[in-house]
This record gives sequence, C-alpha cells and structure tokens, in this order.
Amino acid sequence: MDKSVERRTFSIGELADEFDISSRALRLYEEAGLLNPERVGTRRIYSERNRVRLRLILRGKRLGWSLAEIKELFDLYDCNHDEGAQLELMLDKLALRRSTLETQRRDIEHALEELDQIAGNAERALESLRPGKIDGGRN
Amino acid sequence: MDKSVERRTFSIGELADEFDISSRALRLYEEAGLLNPERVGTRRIYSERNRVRLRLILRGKRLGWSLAEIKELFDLYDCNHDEGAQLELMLDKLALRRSTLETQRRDIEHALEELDQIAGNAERALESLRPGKIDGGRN
DNA sequence: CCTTACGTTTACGTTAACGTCAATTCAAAT
DNA sequence: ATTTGAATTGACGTTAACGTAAACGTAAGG
Repeated sequence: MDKSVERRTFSIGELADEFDISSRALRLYEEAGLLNPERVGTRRIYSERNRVRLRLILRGKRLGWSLAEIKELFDLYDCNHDEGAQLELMLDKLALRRSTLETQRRDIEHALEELDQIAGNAERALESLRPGKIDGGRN
Repeated sequence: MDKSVERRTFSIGELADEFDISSRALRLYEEAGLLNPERVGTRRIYSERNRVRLRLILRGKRLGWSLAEIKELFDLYDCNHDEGAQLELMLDKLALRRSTLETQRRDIEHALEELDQIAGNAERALESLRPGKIDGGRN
C-alpha cells in the first residue's frame, strides 16, 4: 500500500517558519526525544508524521505542559501493549492526565466568565463616557 | 455595614499548608505585586480577600500563566474606569486573553479525545490478555 | 531563662526552555 | 572558483519561579 503517498518533507527552517518557532527549539525537541527526523548527511529531514507530532508538541505547550510531560504522553501512546502491568500503570497515568485536564477546563470556564464580567464593566463604563451622555450614573 | 463580617485572618504558614505551596512562593507572589497582606510588625497577616486572590493566582498558574500575566489581569480588574483610552486598551487585552483561552479550551477537548482513544486501546489490549481469553485478535 | 516553633530578610543555587553567538560545513547560485 | 545562504554542533547567557541555607527576631510555653 501507500505507494507515493506522503511524499512531502520539510527542512528545519521550513517548519520553524511555518509554526513560528526557532530552529533551536526544534533541535531541543529532538534532544528531548519528542522528534526524530531523518538525516541526509547531517541535515534534518522532517516527514509529514514529524510535522503532525510537532503540532501535538505545540498544543501541549499551549496547555502548559513541560517537554518531559509531553514526552511521557508520547511514550504512553507508542508503549508496548504486551504486558498487563504496563497497561494498568498506563491507565492510571491517563486517568491522572484526564483529571488535570478537566480541572483545567473548569478553570478556563471560570476565567472566561470573569473575563466577560470585567469586559462588561469596562463597556458600561465606556458607554457612560460617550458624547451625548453627561452622566450615566444613578446619583 | 459589614460590622464583624470577614474576621478570619491567616498566617503565611496556614495559607501555605492549606494550598500546598511554600511560604517562599507566597512571598514571591507578594514581591510580584499579586498579594499585599497586612503586617503586624514584620509578620504577614492575610485576610480572606487575600485568600481569594491566592486562589485566583493558583488558578492562573494551572492555566500556565506567568506571574506577570496574572498581575496584568489583576491590574485590568482594578483599573481606573475614568479614561476612555484606558478602557479601549483594556478591552483589547481582554479580547486577546479570551481568544487564547478559547484556543486552550479547544486544545483541551482534543487532548481529552486522544487520551480517551489511547485509554480505549489500552483497555482492549488488556481485555485480550485476560485469563479465559487465549487470543482476542481477529486473525 | 531557655527552648521551640514560626517568621523575617538576604543571598545564592537550580531547572526548564529557550536565545545567542561562534566556528564550521555543505549545497546551490553566480 | 567564489559567494551566499541555510544548516550543523557546541558553548555560554538568560529568564522565571522557585528551593535552600544562613542569620536573625519574636511569641508562647514549661
């Protein structure tokens, strides 16, 4: 199968530009075990798969995860599914991640509410400063 | 009004214990302008209001914000509502925060989906290892 | 009075996640 | 052949957010 599918590759500079990060960061992610591009001689050649991974890495970063935490998740993903003990442990870790993600989601909801409240106040204050309005207060 | 309402205060150690952070962190938050407890002599006395603020700080941290970012939000909250320019700028900043929060929320949804997918795989793999089952595969 | 527990400031150490710079290599363009 | 431009490794610098340790003050209890 997949004859000439997935043929595009990328240089480090291309990926850096596309995702607006430095090439230094990309090398760092590699050093952290998050990315393993092919090499032609000494140069890095990133595949489409690598690019997808990078997307995941950056999403993890946006969620505030450290590179180590991101790596742990990757490792969970391509863990060997042979040993029961491994799997149990894996499920534990996944449940933990899940709960912190849900906490985070609740945090976001609250933060959004407060943001809106602040913005609401500001807008009303602004309204009461508009020309034509002398005083919007009630006293 | 509020005669003897809100009478409880807290020492640095109490808050540190309650929220499972170090007293060092509390002093740091103060130095960053996020907290301003009263003093009795040299000792810090935290009010209920301070405690609420601390809760907000920690929530910000869980969202991956830096102390500076948290402070900016606080400053937005108790900003002066007198100047129109200020208010406009404030609304801009709030909109920005909002959009990153929404991005973050989407990120969380995706991460949760993938987590569930991984967990699902693991559970099925585990199931196929159970005693009584020789082979759960389909080949 | 002495100890103990808690608090204070000051200063230095540490870790993560890069940025920055230098020296070099390599491929492509002129 | 030479320039140019991107890429490489390696080393060092930097910032945020603490941890840790020293040296000291203070309040309570025995």
